[in-house]
Amino acid sequence: MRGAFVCVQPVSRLLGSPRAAQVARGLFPMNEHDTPFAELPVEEQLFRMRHSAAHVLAEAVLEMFPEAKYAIGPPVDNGFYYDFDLPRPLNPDDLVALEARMRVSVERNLPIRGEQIPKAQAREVFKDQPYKLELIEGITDDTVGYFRHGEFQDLCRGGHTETTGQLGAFALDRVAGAYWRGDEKNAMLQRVYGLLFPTAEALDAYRVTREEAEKRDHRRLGRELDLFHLDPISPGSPFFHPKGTVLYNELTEYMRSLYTEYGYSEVITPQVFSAELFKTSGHYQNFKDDMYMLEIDEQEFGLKPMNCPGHCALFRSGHYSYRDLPLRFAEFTRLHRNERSGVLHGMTRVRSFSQDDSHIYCTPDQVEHEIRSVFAMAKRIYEELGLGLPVIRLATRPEKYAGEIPDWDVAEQQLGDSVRSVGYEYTLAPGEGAFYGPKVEFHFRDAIGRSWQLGTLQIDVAMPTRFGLQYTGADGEDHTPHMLHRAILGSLERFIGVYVEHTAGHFPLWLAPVQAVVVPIADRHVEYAQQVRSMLREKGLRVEVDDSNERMGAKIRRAQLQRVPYMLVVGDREQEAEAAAVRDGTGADLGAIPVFQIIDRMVDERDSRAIYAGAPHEQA
RNA sequence: GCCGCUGUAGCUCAGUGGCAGAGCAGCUGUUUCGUAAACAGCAGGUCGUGGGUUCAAGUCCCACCGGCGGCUCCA
Repeated sequence: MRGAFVCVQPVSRLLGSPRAAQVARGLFPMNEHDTPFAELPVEEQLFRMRHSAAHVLAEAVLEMFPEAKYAIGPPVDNGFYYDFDLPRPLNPDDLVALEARMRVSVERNLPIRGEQIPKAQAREVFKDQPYKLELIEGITDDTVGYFRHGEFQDLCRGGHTETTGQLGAFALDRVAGAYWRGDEKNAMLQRVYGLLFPTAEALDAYRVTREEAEKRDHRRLGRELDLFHLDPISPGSPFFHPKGTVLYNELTEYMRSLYTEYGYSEVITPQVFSAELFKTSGHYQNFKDDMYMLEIDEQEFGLKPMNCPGHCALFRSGHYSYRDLPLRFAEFTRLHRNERSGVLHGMTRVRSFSQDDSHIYCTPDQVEHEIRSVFAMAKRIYEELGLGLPVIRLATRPEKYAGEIPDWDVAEQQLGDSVRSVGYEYTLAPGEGAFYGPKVEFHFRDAIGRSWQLGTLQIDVAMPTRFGLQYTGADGEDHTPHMLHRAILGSLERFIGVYVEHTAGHFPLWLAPVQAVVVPIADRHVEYAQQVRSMLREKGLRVEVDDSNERMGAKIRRAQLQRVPYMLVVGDREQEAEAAAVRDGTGADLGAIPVFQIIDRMVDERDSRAIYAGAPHEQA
């Protein structure tokens, strides 16, 4: 009955919420004020407050700019937004004025009323509003939802408070650009974002949380912890400092150790390939503009933007039988993509990166087992790194695809079944698959809640055929192998970025760039401190001595701020007892411990890859 | 790539057309200290880059480059 799905929400913002299910099922009664607002579930109340606030914002904007064209304005997970086509850009002062105008509407406590009206009537009401007219034409029903309060009227499917006085605590946050209907071929509108929470306290709490999250921003911590930096001399290409390189190498070694266990074979393929390779794979046709292309001896070459074509070329160079399969090629070499300037973001979206990448070639009846093995490996790795559960998406066949539809259908089914079989849930991302096959995506959030894809598992329904890959089956005939793509950390760069924010820089001991700092109390203890350092270094522990001309308190503070897991304080008493006074990264004083026991403890903690357990002990 | 904002010392920032500043970090010296910041001094700048307006530009205008927040994209 309700076709007027006008206040469209981006799917990503709705994932998992009960409201999402309601919206999907179209369960909105038009007579939505049957149940008193105060008796609605809290989540429904908040949704309605945010939705109504969007209307009140649009009312204020139309008052400030009578010629404004308004588009859509849904609630989102921290408030609401509304998109406008305006005669000039909005500035921060405008937001102040708009917010004040919104509060007038709240003060007036106007009733918000909705009804279904015939399309013809709606066309008349919104005759000067091209975006609304376009929306009306997209609605298949004979009637559309129409809401109003005071002088303001909007095309809307509903979900509102009873009056404008029920909005809770809100504040206009920022203005940003957004394409009409999310299509970059369309006009760029101005999107005004607002924050909205049930109470002023909740709004303040949200702001405090956001400020705290900024302290964990990997771009900030990367500098403060001396891990990496980005330089305009090569935009989007990180410089890994010595400490960041330790992280990078430890993560790589961790994956290598698992490769031995899970039967992967590491390979190294070229950085530069003839364009012919990418034409065969299909990447040239799909991504040429985002590749670094070179002309050498009048021939076209390109820096590899991914490893799959190279691995297919490697497979093709060999003569494999079914007895050799599954063949799991793994590679860590660097990849380059000329990403559009606007998408670069710290370490999480870069132009130069490395993946824990692998391509698995197998027989048809091995596919299921290989998929499960990848899931098991991913689950284990995320657990061992203390990341918790990923949000999983299943991305299906896009408009531009290679291969045959029946193969796509089978592959999508296989991936979906396998996610469920390991007890994970997923959300569907229709049309978001790779051009060569459907993909499962493993997403994790950064400090301010942005979701990033780390791992992925993809079934390739195109490349083995395009490359003419063959193996000899038990029947003596040639067969085309099945092919999986997978990465678990994803790009090392993005992983490190997200992981820095997840841990706030408190890495597990095995990843900590400096695992202990020895703090001599006075100059006369420096020599002993160096002995302690030597003893730990003999066991491969990364240890420094802070022999700077500072008081002990300052050295402790510096080590704490650098997130060093252990501080080993040595003075007369410790030197006498061949011990050190141990303080851990949480700030806890573990007392004097003999050096050999400290070594045992640290080696155990390192080799077991224990995750950092302590609550971060932060100071401003 | 698009919309908006932004760029002053290593970092955080002040400087609203008239002599480029502060704190922290750094360096030097003094201090030799018991669990989150000792004290003093010194040094540090083509105000992102290039044009323009002006007697005079860090400040106003234009372009480009980088960054930030979104949008789009993400093999």
